[in-house]
Amino acid sequence: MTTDDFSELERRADPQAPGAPRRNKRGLATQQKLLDAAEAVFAELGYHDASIVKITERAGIGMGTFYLYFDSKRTIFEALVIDLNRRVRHSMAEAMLGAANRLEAERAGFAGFFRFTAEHPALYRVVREAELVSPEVLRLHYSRIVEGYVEGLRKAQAVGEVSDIDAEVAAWALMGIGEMVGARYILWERDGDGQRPGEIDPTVFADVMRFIETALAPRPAGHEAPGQEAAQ
Amino acid sequence: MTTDDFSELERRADPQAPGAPRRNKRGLATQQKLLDAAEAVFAELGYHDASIVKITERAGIGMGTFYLYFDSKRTIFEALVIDLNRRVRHSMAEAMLGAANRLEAERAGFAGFFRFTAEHPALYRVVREAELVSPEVLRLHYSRIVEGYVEGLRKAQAVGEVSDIDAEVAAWALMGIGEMVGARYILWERDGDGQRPGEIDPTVFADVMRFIETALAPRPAGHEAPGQEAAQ
Amino acid sequence: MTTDDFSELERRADPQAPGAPRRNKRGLATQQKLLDAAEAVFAELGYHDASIVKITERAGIGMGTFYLYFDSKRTIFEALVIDLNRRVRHSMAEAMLGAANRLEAERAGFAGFFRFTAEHPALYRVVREAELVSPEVLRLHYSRIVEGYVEGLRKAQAVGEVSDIDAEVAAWALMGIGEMVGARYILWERDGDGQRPGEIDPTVFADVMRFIETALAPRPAGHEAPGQEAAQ
Amino acid sequence: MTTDDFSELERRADPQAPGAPRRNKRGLATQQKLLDAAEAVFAELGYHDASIVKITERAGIGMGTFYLYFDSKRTIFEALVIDLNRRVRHSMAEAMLGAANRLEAERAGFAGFFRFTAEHPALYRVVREAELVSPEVLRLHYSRIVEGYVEGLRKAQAVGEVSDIDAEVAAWALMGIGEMVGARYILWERDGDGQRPGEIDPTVFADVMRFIETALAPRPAGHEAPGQEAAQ
DNA sequence: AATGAATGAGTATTCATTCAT
DNA sequence: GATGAATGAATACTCATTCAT
Repeated sequence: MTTDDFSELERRADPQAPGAPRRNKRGLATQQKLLDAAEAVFAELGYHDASIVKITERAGIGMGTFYLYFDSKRTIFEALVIDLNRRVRHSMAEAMLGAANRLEAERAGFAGFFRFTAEHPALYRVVREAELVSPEVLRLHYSRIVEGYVEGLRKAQAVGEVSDIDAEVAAWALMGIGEMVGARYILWERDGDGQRPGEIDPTVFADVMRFIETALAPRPAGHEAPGQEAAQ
Repeated sequence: MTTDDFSELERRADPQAPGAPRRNKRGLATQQKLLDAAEAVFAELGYHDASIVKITERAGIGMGTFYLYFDSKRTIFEALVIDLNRRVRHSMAEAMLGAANRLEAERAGFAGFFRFTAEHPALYRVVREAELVSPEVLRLHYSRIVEGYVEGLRKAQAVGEVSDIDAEVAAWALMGIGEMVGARYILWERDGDGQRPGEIDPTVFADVMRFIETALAPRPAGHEAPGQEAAQ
Repeated sequence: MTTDDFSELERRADPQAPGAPRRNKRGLATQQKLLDAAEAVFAELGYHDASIVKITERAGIGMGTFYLYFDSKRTIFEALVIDLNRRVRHSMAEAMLGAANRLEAERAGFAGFFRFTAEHPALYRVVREAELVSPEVLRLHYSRIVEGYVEGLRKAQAVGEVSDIDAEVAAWALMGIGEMVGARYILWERDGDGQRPGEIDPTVFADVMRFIETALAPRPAGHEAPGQEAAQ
Repeated sequence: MTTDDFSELERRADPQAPGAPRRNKRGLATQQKLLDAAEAVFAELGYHDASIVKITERAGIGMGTFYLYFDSKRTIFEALVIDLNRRVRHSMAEAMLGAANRLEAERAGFAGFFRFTAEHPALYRVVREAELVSPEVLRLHYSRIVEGYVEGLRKAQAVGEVSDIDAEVAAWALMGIGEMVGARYILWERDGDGQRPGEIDPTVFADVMRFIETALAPRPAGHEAPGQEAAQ
């Protein structure tokens, strides 16, 4: 399973974890300002070129104050990844509410993911660099999303809406598609002019979904998926 | 198309480009030693923690010598990405030689990609960080591989071995699957003990190929791919 | 005129310029320690062999602190030239206070200049090298002093104490004499034994002043300066 | 006196000194190419930014060849100063040939000096930096020229063409005037547009000569130089 | 709680000089 | 004699982190 042990990581990054200093309203606001600033600065400059001063300046607070809220540059980076991860999953889950079936849910989930990608380019950039800065938090990020996919796929398989493919492998494949397509067709699309990336092209979205849905579609009776016999 | 203009980038990184100093046998050996050392050091430490001294020490040459062969740290990084890209594509192409049909070719190509991933973990790590260090070379890397996929898909479509899905979008999806699955099931698998990652688990490989082949399979007559009508 | 535009240069080098960080008492002391150390180190080693570490060590502060006060090695060099220039002009002006006439003022001014040269050998050495490091600040230095001479000469001409020679050309000539004589008879005199250079030899001083005063003396009626007719 | 001991210095810098490797015609040509290149490069970049490679490239010879002709960067610098010094003195001496009297000779000498300054900006720049690079060669340069002045002044004094001022002090004053005026009115004049500096403005030249000639003029009988009595 | 002055470890890059060819 | 590849010492500058206020 992908549960691994991320608890220590999450505790360190969670400002409200037991043991963490209790903040009042103002303190919480400062913390949020720091996370927001970090999102912007890390996205723009990357982990190494981002500096604590730049983050605190952007947050409009004093440099020393930073260390009242985060232990280190790496800590706020991890907290940011975890925060973005929470939000992207929320965005996907929300989009999927009320989907009538797996097919609709799939579409809605990907749409939610792409929308978040467009609105928060930091997610992609920060996750990219996470491999080097904090491999653990990177794995946490992907694992959390994959867990959601797996759960959805398993439920759909139970009611025959998805083929009997290994749910976990399929989930990682979906994760890969989502990230690569998001990068290629949303983030890089307008990169040249420095504009904020916009929505994904609807035709591309349709093609991607067709690819995915075909891959997952339950095999019509009497039709074997290609390569089935050889592989297993 | 994905042709973009990478020529300037390639010229700068190509030690044999016209205009670059002509090397004799020994010079070429030194250059290769540097690239090999860079592969190891960048993979182990990442771009920022890698230092020129560490690279030259590993290459067994003097520090100043580095600058006789590469203009800067960034230049050797780009050269390394381009070199790895060339080799991974070679590895894939070689594996595909003699494939009887698209299906076999697909399998062989992915197998080649996964084998290279296992043998050269640097590829993944270096490409990850490239997003921040040199976005251009990152795009070059992905684009080059995608071009290969697109060409293969188009040929297969022409003979009815692959559905009429948009070849380019499908190619980016394949790229995403390959990278994510390679990371998850090859590189992270043995990460804890620092061992050199091994082969991909055959079962996982079979599942991945099934996923891909189903997605690309030509639709049996009379069967519409799901979601087709709505999307287009 | 020699007014040129040195304002930008002076603003950059002026630690109290508007826009520069406001320093408290301690900060100002640190800044002064840096300038003093720079004076000593630049004078001893020259611009290129002086290093930031040597300067900060001499100032008794941490290396990084340097960059809180000056943007770069070149900046502190320029600030030092401007500071020394201010002080040498102050030294000259002070000496000239209470001079009864141009003749006395001239003597006093040169005496002030020579005294400063003896007490601050850095002035000469730093100015010498400035030609290569920052030509602008070199011109500023000379121009500022020359401006003072010009003003004095013009006033003296108005009351008939100085001949009608072009004040500006005469001023540059005086500048040249002062610098060369100061170097030759003060700085080089004891150079061998590394001792701090002392006062100028009174006889030499008398000869120099006689040279200058003769050159500037108003022509007695009926006597043409030699070469007058031919040249103009 | 100003004889000091420059013999060792001259021997080291003199490529034809006994003990130096005997050169054939080709070797001498290479040596001259190096000196010419050094003049250009040092003048343009200053001692520190000039590099051996730049000099040898400009001379059109291989880098290693440099060390067959000069022991070090400093050595060629000193040789260059000595060479320029020889040439500027030659230029002055030549100009003075056939001067009818001290006055004419003085004019001619300064004209020769200014002409050389305009044609060889390297002289000024190289001499400026020499203070830091090789104080000995700097003193040699000035001393040699001053010796010439002293000799001339003494001869003129003997025939009553120059006042009884101390010849040596006067000579250093003249040296200072020549250098400062040359810098100000020749080299800096066109500095902005990077053009090769031209001739000195004839009016300025006339003013300078009037200043000098007045300073040196024999006192008309019955007229004491101002400040004479007080000073001595 | 908030601040920001002070610190010094860490690193890319240059270049005079050597020496094998 | 001529060459130029190889070397490594030397240095300006950045920035995460501490701590006195």
